[in-house]
Amino acid sequence: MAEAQSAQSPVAPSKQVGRPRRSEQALLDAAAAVFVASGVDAPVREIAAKAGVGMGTIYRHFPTRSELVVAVYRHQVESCAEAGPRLLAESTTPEAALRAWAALFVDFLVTKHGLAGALQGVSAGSDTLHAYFIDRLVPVCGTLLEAAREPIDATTPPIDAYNVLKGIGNLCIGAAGAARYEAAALVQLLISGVLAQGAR
Amino acid sequence: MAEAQSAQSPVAPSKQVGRPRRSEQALLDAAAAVFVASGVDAPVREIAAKAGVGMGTIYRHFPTRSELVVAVYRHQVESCAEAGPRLLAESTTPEAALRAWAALFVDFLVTKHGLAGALQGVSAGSDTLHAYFIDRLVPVCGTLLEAAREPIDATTPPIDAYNVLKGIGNLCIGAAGAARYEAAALVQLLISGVLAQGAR
DNA sequence: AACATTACGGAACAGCGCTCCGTAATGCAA
DNA sequence: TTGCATTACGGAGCGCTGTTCCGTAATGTT
Repeated sequence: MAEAQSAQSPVAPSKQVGRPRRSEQALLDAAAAVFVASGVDAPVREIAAKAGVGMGTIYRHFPTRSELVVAVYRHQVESCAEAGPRLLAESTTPEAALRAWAALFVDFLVTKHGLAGALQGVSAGSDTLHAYFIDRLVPVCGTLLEAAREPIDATTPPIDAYNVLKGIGNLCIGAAGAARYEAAALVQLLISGVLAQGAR
Repeated sequence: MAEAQSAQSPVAPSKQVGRPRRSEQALLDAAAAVFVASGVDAPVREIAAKAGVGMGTIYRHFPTRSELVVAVYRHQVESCAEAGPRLLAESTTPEAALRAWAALFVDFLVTKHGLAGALQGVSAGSDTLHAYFIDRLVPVCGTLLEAAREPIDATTPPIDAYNVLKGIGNLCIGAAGAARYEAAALVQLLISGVLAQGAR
Protein backbone atom coordinates (compact mmCIF):
# COMPACT_ATOMS: atom_id res chain seq x y z
CA MET A 1 0.00 0.00 0.00
CA ALA A 2 0.85 3.61 -0.30
CA GLU A 3 2.72 3.80 -3.58
CA ALA A 4 1.09 7.18 -3.85
CA GLN A 5 4.30 8.95 -2.99
CA SER A 6 3.08 11.79 -5.17
CA ALA A 7 5.79 13.58 -7.06
CA GLN A 8 9.38 14.30 -5.99
CA SER A 9 11.23 11.02 -6.25
CA PRO A 10 10.29 7.35 -6.09
CA VAL A 11 13.32 6.68 -3.88
CA ALA A 12 13.09 8.59 -0.65
CA PRO A 13 13.67 6.10 2.14
CA SER A 14 14.43 8.73 4.72
CA LYS A 15 11.40 10.88 4.98
CA GLN A 16 13.36 12.96 7.44
CA VAL A 17 10.38 13.75 9.56
CA GLY A 18 10.91 14.91 13.07
CA ARG A 19 13.79 16.85 14.44
CA PRO A 20 16.93 16.27 12.40
CA ARG A 21 20.28 15.44 13.94
CA ARG A 22 20.63 18.49 16.07
CA SER A 23 22.76 16.99 18.76
CA GLU A 24 25.19 14.75 16.93
CA GLN A 25 27.94 17.31 16.64
CA ALA A 26 27.34 18.73 20.11
CA LEU A 27 27.66 15.18 21.36
CA LEU A 28 30.99 14.64 19.68
CA ASP A 29 32.33 17.91 21.01
CA ALA A 30 31.17 17.17 24.52
CA ALA A 31 32.58 13.65 24.38
CA ALA A 32 35.93 14.96 23.20
CA ALA A 33 36.00 17.47 26.04
CA VAL A 34 35.12 14.87 28.64
CA PHE A 35 37.67 12.42 27.22
CA VAL A 36 40.52 14.86 27.64
CA ALA A 37 39.32 15.75 31.11
CA SER A 38 38.50 12.32 32.50
CA GLY A 39 39.93 9.85 30.00
CA VAL A 40 38.14 7.65 27.52
CA ASP A 41 36.71 5.57 30.35
CA ALA A 42 34.65 8.46 31.65
CA PRO A 43 31.11 7.51 32.66
CA VAL A 44 28.56 7.78 29.88
CA ARG A 45 26.35 9.81 32.18
CA GLU A 46 29.10 12.39 32.45
CA ILE A 47 29.26 12.77 28.69
CA ALA A 48 25.50 13.00 28.47
CA ALA A 49 25.40 15.68 31.14
CA LYS A 50 28.18 17.66 29.51
CA ALA A 51 26.41 17.53 26.17
CA GLY A 52 23.09 18.40 27.78
CA VAL A 53 21.38 15.34 26.37
CA GLY A 54 19.94 12.15 27.81
CA MET A 55 21.45 8.71 27.86
CA GLY A 56 19.17 7.48 25.14
CA THR A 57 20.44 10.04 22.69
CA ILE A 58 23.99 8.87 23.05
CA TYR A 59 23.16 5.22 22.56
CA ARG A 60 20.99 5.91 19.52
CA HIS A 61 23.70 7.79 17.72
CA PHE A 62 26.45 5.43 18.88
CA PRO A 63 25.03 2.00 19.71
CA THR A 64 28.19 0.98 21.49
CA ARG A 65 30.64 2.96 23.46
CA SER A 66 33.44 2.08 21.07
CA GLU A 67 31.68 3.75 18.19
CA LEU A 68 31.58 6.99 20.09
CA VAL A 69 35.27 6.77 20.78
CA VAL A 70 35.95 5.91 17.16
CA ALA A 71 33.89 8.87 15.99
CA VAL A 72 35.69 11.24 18.32
CA TYR A 73 39.16 10.15 17.27
CA ARG A 74 38.48 9.27 13.64
CA HIS A 75 40.14 12.43 12.36
CA GLN A 76 43.30 11.87 14.32
CA VAL A 77 43.56 8.21 13.44
CA GLU A 78 43.03 9.12 9.82
CA SER A 79 45.74 11.74 9.89
CA CYS A 80 48.03 9.24 11.58
CA ALA A 81 47.35 6.73 8.84
CA GLU A 82 48.00 9.28 6.15
CA ALA A 83 51.25 10.30 7.78
CA GLY A 84 52.69 6.87 7.02
CA PRO A 85 53.21 7.14 3.24
CA ARG A 86 54.10 10.80 3.58
CA LEU A 87 56.89 10.08 6.07
CA LEU A 88 58.15 7.30 3.86
CA ALA A 89 58.48 9.72 0.98
CA GLU A 90 60.01 12.53 2.97
CA SER A 91 62.43 10.71 5.21
CA THR A 92 65.99 9.98 4.26
CA THR A 93 65.74 6.30 5.19
CA PRO A 94 62.79 3.94 5.59
CA GLU A 95 63.91 3.23 9.12
CA ALA A 96 63.70 6.90 9.99
CA ALA A 97 60.20 6.98 8.54
CA LEU A 98 59.11 4.00 10.59
CA ARG A 99 60.57 5.47 13.78
CA ALA A 100 59.00 8.85 13.16
CA TRP A 101 55.65 7.27 12.47
CA ALA A 102 55.86 5.19 15.62
CA ALA A 103 56.70 8.29 17.61
CA LEU A 104 53.66 9.99 16.16
CA PHE A 105 51.43 7.08 17.05
CA VAL A 106 52.83 6.83 20.55
CA ASP A 107 52.26 10.51 21.14
CA PHE A 108 48.70 10.16 19.99
CA LEU A 109 47.98 7.22 22.29
CA VAL A 110 49.71 8.64 25.32
CA THR A 111 48.03 12.02 25.23
CA LYS A 112 44.56 10.43 25.22
CA HIS A 113 44.17 8.95 28.65
CA GLY A 114 43.25 5.32 28.49
CA LEU A 115 43.02 5.11 24.72
CA ALA A 116 45.83 2.62 24.50
CA GLY A 117 44.07 0.42 27.01
CA ALA A 118 40.76 0.64 25.22
CA LEU A 119 42.53 -0.18 21.98
CA GLN A 120 43.04 -3.83 22.69
CA GLY A 121 40.17 -5.15 24.69
CA VAL A 122 41.27 -4.67 28.28
CA SER A 123 38.44 -2.23 28.73
CA ALA A 124 35.12 -3.95 28.22
CA GLY A 125 33.39 -4.01 24.86
CA SER A 126 35.93 -2.22 22.72
CA ASP A 127 35.24 -4.40 19.75
CA THR A 128 34.59 -1.68 17.21
CA LEU A 129 37.44 0.44 18.41
CA HIS A 130 39.95 -2.36 18.21
CA ALA A 131 38.76 -3.37 14.76
CA TYR A 132 38.94 0.15 13.43
CA PHE A 133 42.43 0.76 14.66
CA ILE A 134 43.65 -2.53 13.30
CA ASP A 135 41.97 -2.20 9.92
CA ARG A 136 43.18 1.31 9.39
CA LEU A 137 46.69 1.19 10.76
CA VAL A 138 48.00 -2.31 10.18
CA PRO A 139 48.43 -1.73 6.42
CA VAL A 140 50.25 1.52 7.07
CA CYS A 141 52.50 -0.10 9.61
CA GLY A 142 53.07 -2.99 7.25
CA THR A 143 54.20 -0.75 4.43
CA LEU A 144 56.66 1.05 6.64
CA LEU A 145 57.90 -2.22 8.02
CA GLU A 146 58.48 -3.77 4.62
CA ALA A 147 60.38 -0.74 3.48
CA ALA A 148 62.50 -0.54 6.60
CA ARG A 149 63.76 -4.07 6.91
CA GLU A 150 66.00 -5.94 4.54
CA PRO A 151 64.11 -8.65 2.70
CA ILE A 152 67.12 -10.99 2.96
CA ASP A 153 67.26 -14.01 5.21
CA ALA A 154 64.10 -16.01 5.55
CA THR A 155 65.04 -18.75 7.97
CA THR A 156 62.51 -17.51 10.49
CA PRO A 157 59.39 -15.64 9.43
CA PRO A 158 59.70 -12.12 10.78
CA ILE A 159 57.05 -10.69 13.06
CA ASP A 160 54.10 -9.21 11.22
CA ALA A 161 52.69 -5.70 11.23
CA TYR A 162 49.72 -6.70 13.35
CA ASN A 163 51.93 -7.81 16.19
CA VAL A 164 54.17 -4.79 15.92
CA LEU A 165 51.20 -2.45 16.04
CA LYS A 166 49.64 -4.19 18.99
CA GLY A 167 52.98 -4.26 20.72
CA ILE A 168 53.37 -0.52 20.31
CA GLY A 169 49.83 0.02 21.56
CA ASN A 170 50.39 -2.19 24.57
CA LEU A 171 53.61 -0.44 25.49
CA CYS A 172 51.66 2.81 25.69
CA ILE A 173 49.13 1.55 28.22
CA GLY A 174 49.29 3.50 31.42
CA ALA A 175 52.04 5.72 30.08
CA ALA A 176 50.20 8.89 31.02
CA GLY A 177 49.99 7.85 34.65
CA ALA A 178 53.43 6.59 35.65
CA ALA A 179 56.05 9.32 35.63
CA ARG A 180 59.05 7.04 35.41
CA TYR A 181 57.61 4.98 32.61
CA GLU A 182 58.96 5.95 29.21
CA ALA A 183 56.77 4.36 26.60
CA ALA A 184 58.32 6.20 23.68
CA ALA A 185 61.79 4.92 24.47
CA LEU A 186 60.56 1.36 24.84
CA VAL A 187 58.75 1.54 21.53
CA GLN A 188 61.92 2.68 19.79
CA LEU A 189 63.81 -0.18 21.38
CA LEU A 190 61.17 -2.62 20.24
CA ILE A 191 61.57 -1.30 16.72
CA SER A 192 65.30 -1.76 17.01
CA GLY A 193 64.68 -5.36 17.87
CA VAL A 194 62.22 -5.83 15.03
CA LEU A 195 64.63 -4.38 12.48
CA ALA A 196 67.56 -6.32 13.86
CA GLN A 197 65.47 -9.43 13.33
CA GLY A 198 65.13 -8.65 9.64
CA ALA A 199 68.82 -7.96 9.08
CA ARG A 200 71.37 -10.55 9.92
CA MET B 1 46.47 -0.24 83.37
CA ALA B 2 46.02 -4.00 83.47
CA GLU B 3 49.56 -5.23 83.80
CA ALA B 4 48.01 -8.21 85.56
CA GLN B 5 48.50 -10.39 82.52
CA SER B 6 49.14 -13.26 84.94
CA ALA B 7 51.86 -15.60 83.73
CA GLN B 8 52.75 -16.66 80.18
CA SER B 9 54.22 -13.56 78.56
CA PRO B 10 53.85 -9.84 79.06
CA VAL B 11 53.48 -9.38 75.33
CA ALA B 12 50.45 -11.17 74.00
CA PRO B 13 48.54 -8.70 71.90
CA SER B 14 46.52 -11.29 70.05
CA LYS B 15 44.45 -13.07 72.64
CA GLN B 16 43.25 -15.32 69.86
CA VAL B 17 39.80 -15.70 71.26
CA GLY B 18 37.05 -16.86 69.01
CA ARG B 19 37.30 -19.03 65.97
CA PRO B 20 40.80 -19.04 64.58
CA ARG B 21 41.60 -18.55 60.90
CA ARG B 22 39.66 -21.46 59.60
CA SER B 23 38.91 -20.04 56.21
CA GLU B 24 42.10 -18.27 55.17
CA GLN B 25 43.57 -21.20 53.32
CA ALA B 26 40.25 -22.27 51.85
CA LEU B 27 39.88 -18.73 50.65
CA LEU B 28 43.22 -18.74 48.90
CA ASP B 29 42.51 -22.07 47.28
CA ALA B 30 39.10 -20.96 46.06
CA ALA B 31 40.46 -17.68 44.78
CA ALA B 32 43.18 -19.48 42.87
CA ALA B 33 40.62 -21.81 41.33
CA VAL B 34 38.34 -18.95 40.31
CA PHE B 35 41.26 -16.97 38.94
CA VAL B 36 42.26 -19.72 36.57
CA ALA B 37 38.65 -20.22 35.55
CA SER B 38 37.49 -16.62 35.16
CA GLY B 39 40.64 -14.52 35.31
CA VAL B 40 41.89 -12.27 38.07
CA ASP B 41 39.04 -9.85 37.44
CA ALA B 42 36.45 -12.38 38.50
CA PRO B 43 33.69 -10.94 40.71
CA VAL B 44 34.39 -11.04 44.40
CA ARG B 45 31.02 -12.67 44.98
CA GLU B 46 32.10 -15.55 42.77
CA ILE B 47 35.18 -16.13 44.88
CA ALA B 48 33.15 -15.90 48.06
CA ALA B 49 30.61 -18.39 46.75
CA LYS B 50 33.30 -20.81 45.60
CA ALA B 51 34.97 -20.62 48.99
CA GLY B 52 31.65 -20.97 50.77
CA VAL B 53 32.20 -17.79 52.78
CA GLY B 54 30.59 -14.37 52.91
CA MET B 55 31.81 -11.16 51.44
CA GLY B 56 32.86 -9.80 54.79
CA THR B 57 35.27 -12.64 55.35
CA ILE B 58 37.19 -11.88 52.18
CA TYR B 59 37.52 -8.21 52.91
CA ARG B 60 38.64 -8.80 56.48
CA HIS B 61 41.46 -11.10 55.47
CA PHE B 62 42.38 -9.03 52.41
CA PRO B 63 41.30 -5.42 52.82
CA THR B 64 41.84 -4.72 49.15
CA ARG B 65 41.43 -6.89 46.15
CA SER B 66 45.10 -6.53 45.25
CA GLU B 67 46.18 -8.12 48.50
CA LEU B 68 44.17 -11.22 47.69
CA VAL B 69 45.79 -11.44 44.27
CA VAL B 70 49.20 -10.92 45.79
CA ALA B 71 48.58 -13.64 48.34
CA VAL B 72 47.42 -16.08 45.69
CA TYR B 73 50.42 -15.55 43.42
CA ARG B 74 53.09 -14.85 46.01
CA HIS B 75 54.62 -18.28 45.65
CA GLN B 76 54.92 -18.03 41.89
CA VAL B 77 56.27 -14.50 41.96
CA GLU B 78 58.77 -15.58 44.53
CA SER B 79 59.92 -18.53 42.49
CA CYS B 80 60.20 -16.29 39.47
CA ALA B 81 62.35 -13.89 41.45
CA GLU B 82 64.56 -16.69 42.68
CA ALA B 83 64.96 -18.03 39.17
CA GLY B 84 66.87 -14.88 38.18
CA PRO B 85 70.16 -15.50 39.98
CA ARG B 86 69.93 -19.20 39.33
CA LEU B 87 69.59 -18.71 35.59
CA LEU B 88 72.46 -16.27 35.64
CA ALA B 89 74.67 -18.91 37.23
CA GLU B 90 73.55 -21.77 35.03
CA SER B 91 73.37 -20.14 31.64
CA THR B 92 76.27 -19.97 29.24
CA THR B 93 75.87 -16.24 28.64
CA PRO B 94 74.19 -13.49 30.64
CA GLU B 95 72.06 -12.68 27.63
CA ALA B 96 70.75 -16.22 27.54
CA ALA B 97 69.92 -15.91 31.23
CA LEU B 98 68.03 -12.67 30.70
CA ARG B 99 66.10 -14.11 27.78
CA ALA B 100 65.25 -17.28 29.64
CA TRP B 101 64.08 -15.33 32.64
CA ALA B 102 61.93 -13.08 30.48
CA ALA B 103 60.38 -16.12 28.85
CA LEU B 104 59.62 -17.47 32.30
CA PHE B 105 58.02 -14.24 33.37
CA VAL B 106 56.00 -13.94 30.18
CA ASP B 107 54.71 -17.47 30.57
CA PHE B 108 53.66 -16.70 34.12
CA LEU B 109 51.80 -13.55 33.11
CA VAL B 110 50.12 -14.98 30.05
CA THR B 111 48.79 -18.09 31.71
CA LYS B 112 47.03 -16.07 34.41
CA HIS B 113 44.24 -14.31 32.60
CA GLY B 114 44.32 -10.61 33.18
CA LEU B 115 47.25 -10.64 35.57
CA ALA B 116 49.38 -8.55 33.24
CA GLY B 117 46.66 -5.96 33.06
CA ALA B 118 46.16 -5.85 36.79
CA LEU B 119 49.90 -5.51 37.17
CA GLN B 120 50.07 -1.94 36.09
CA GLY B 121 46.95 -0.13 37.14
CA VAL B 122 44.65 -0.58 34.18
CA SER B 123 42.36 -2.58 36.38
CA ALA B 124 41.07 -0.47 39.23
CA GLY B 125 42.80 -0.36 42.59
CA SER B 126 45.77 -2.57 41.94
CA ASP B 127 48.07 -0.51 44.10
CA THR B 128 49.40 -3.27 46.30
CA LEU B 129 49.78 -5.68 43.44
CA HIS B 130 51.76 -3.28 41.34
CA ALA B 131 54.01 -2.32 44.24
CA TYR B 132 54.71 -5.92 45.12
CA PHE B 133 55.63 -6.92 41.61
CA ILE B 134 57.87 -3.92 41.19
CA ASP B 135 59.60 -4.26 44.54
CA ARG B 136 60.27 -7.93 44.13
CA LEU B 137 61.17 -8.21 40.47
CA VAL B 138 62.87 -4.95 39.51
CA PRO B 139 66.07 -5.86 41.39
CA VAL B 140 66.15 -9.26 39.76
CA CYS B 141 65.59 -7.81 36.34
CA GLY B 142 68.21 -5.18 37.05
CA THR B 143 70.84 -7.75 37.94
CA LEU B 144 70.22 -9.72 34.79
CA LEU B 145 70.24 -6.56 32.74
CA GLU B 146 73.54 -5.34 34.16
CA ALA B 147 75.14 -8.66 33.48
CA ALA B 148 73.81 -8.95 29.97
CA ARG B 149 74.73 -5.60 28.53
CA GLU B 150 78.17 -4.22 27.92
CA PRO B 151 78.94 -1.39 30.29
CA ILE B 152 80.77 0.50 27.53
CA ASP B 153 79.45 3.60 25.87
CA ALA B 154 77.62 6.05 28.11
CA THR B 155 76.57 8.79 25.74
CA THR B 156 72.91 8.09 26.44
CA PRO B 157 71.78 6.61 29.75
CA PRO B 158 70.39 3.17 28.95
CA ILE B 159 66.84 2.27 29.88
CA ASP B 160 66.45 1.09 33.46
CA ALA B 161 65.15 -2.19 34.84
CA TYR B 162 61.87 -0.64 35.94
CA ASN B 163 60.99 0.34 32.42
CA VAL B 164 62.08 -2.96 30.97
CA LEU B 165 59.98 -4.87 33.48
CA LYS B 166 56.92 -2.75 32.89
CA GLY B 167 57.45 -3.01 29.19
CA ILE B 168 57.50 -6.77 29.37
CA GLY B 169 54.39 -6.74 31.53
CA ASN B 170 52.57 -4.43 29.16
CA LEU B 171 53.43 -6.54 26.14
CA CYS B 172 51.73 -9.48 27.84
CA ILE B 173 48.40 -7.71 28.32
CA GLY B 174 45.63 -9.45 26.47
CA ALA B 175 47.99 -12.10 25.17
CA ALA B 176 45.76 -14.91 26.32
CA GLY B 177 42.84 -13.61 24.30
CA ALA B 178 44.17 -12.77 20.83
CA ALA B 179 45.31 -15.80 18.92
CA ARG B 180 47.51 -13.96 16.45
CA TYR B 181 49.24 -11.92 19.13
CA GLU B 182 52.63 -13.31 20.08
CA ALA B 183 53.68 -11.64 23.27
CA ALA B 184 56.68 -13.86 23.86
CA ALA B 185 58.22 -13.00 20.50
CA LEU B 186 57.68 -9.30 21.04
CA VAL B 187 59.31 -9.47 24.43
CA GLN B 188 62.37 -11.15 22.96
CA LEU B 189 62.55 -8.45 20.30
CA LEU B 190 62.29 -5.77 22.95
CA ILE B 191 65.19 -7.37 24.76
CA SER B 192 67.15 -7.41 21.55
CA GLY B 193 66.58 -3.69 21.30
CA VAL B 194 67.55 -3.10 24.90
CA LEU B 195 70.78 -5.03 24.54
CA ALA B 196 71.59 -3.41 21.22
CA GLN B 197 71.25 -0.09 22.99
CA GLY B 198 73.96 -1.03 25.43
CA ALA B 199 76.35 -2.29 22.77
CA ARG B 200 77.34 -0.08 19.92
C1' DA C 1 28.04 -21.75 83.38
C1' DA C 2 28.55 -17.16 81.87
C1' DC C 3 31.20 -13.91 79.56
C1' DA C 4 34.14 -11.10 76.43
C1' DT C 5 36.11 -11.44 72.13
C1' DT C 6 36.39 -12.49 67.66
C1' DA C 7 35.01 -14.22 63.03
C1' DC C 8 31.31 -14.73 60.09
C1' DG C 9 27.55 -13.89 56.54
C1' DG C 10 24.97 -11.22 53.74
C1' DA C 11 22.10 -7.09 53.32
C1' DA C 12 22.86 -2.50 51.83
C1' DC C 13 25.06 1.39 49.33
C1' DA C 14 27.07 3.73 45.45
C1' DG C 15 28.69 3.36 40.97
C1' DC C 16 28.82 1.56 36.37
C1' DG C 17 27.02 0.30 31.23
C1' DC C 18 23.09 -0.32 28.73
C1' DT C 19 17.91 -0.82 27.55
C1' DC C 20 13.39 0.70 27.20
C1' DC C 21 9.37 3.35 26.80
C1' DG C 22 6.42 7.39 27.43
C1' DT C 23 6.72 12.08 25.72
C1' DA C 24 7.74 15.98 22.82
C1' DA C 25 9.10 18.03 18.62
C1' DT C 26 8.85 18.25 13.66
C1' DG C 27 7.69 18.40 8.63
C1' DC C 28 4.37 16.82 5.27
C1' DA C 29 -0.52 16.34 3.78
C1' DA C 30 -5.13 17.67 3.64
C1' DT D 1 -4.26 26.16 9.06
C1' DT D 2 -4.94 22.00 11.14
C1' DG D 3 -3.98 17.33 11.91
C1' DC D 4 -1.11 13.40 11.91
C1' DA D 5 2.54 10.02 11.19
C1' DT D 6 7.24 9.82 12.17
C1' DT D 7 11.13 10.50 14.51
C1' DA D 8 14.28 12.08 18.28
C1' DC D 9 14.57 12.80 22.98
C1' DG D 10 15.13 12.17 28.13
C1' DG D 11 15.72 9.68 32.03
C1' DA D 12 13.90 5.95 34.94
C1' DG D 13 15.04 1.20 35.42
C1' DC D 14 17.69 -3.26 35.24
C1' DG D 15 21.51 -6.00 36.24
C1' DC D 16 26.08 -5.99 37.45
C1' DT D 17 30.10 -4.47 39.93
C1' DG D 18 33.34 -3.43 44.39
C1' DT D 19 33.10 -2.21 49.09
C1' DT D 20 31.16 -1.17 53.74
C1' DC D 21 28.61 -2.27 57.74
C1' DC D 22 26.30 -4.51 61.39
C1' DG D 23 23.63 -8.14 63.70
C1' DT D 24 24.68 -12.89 64.80
C1' DA D 25 27.12 -17.07 65.91
C1' DA D 26 31.10 -19.51 67.43
C1' DT D 27 34.87 -19.79 70.61
C1' DG D 28 38.41 -19.90 74.60
C1' DT D 29 38.70 -18.06 79.14
C1' DT D 30 37.15 -17.03 83.77
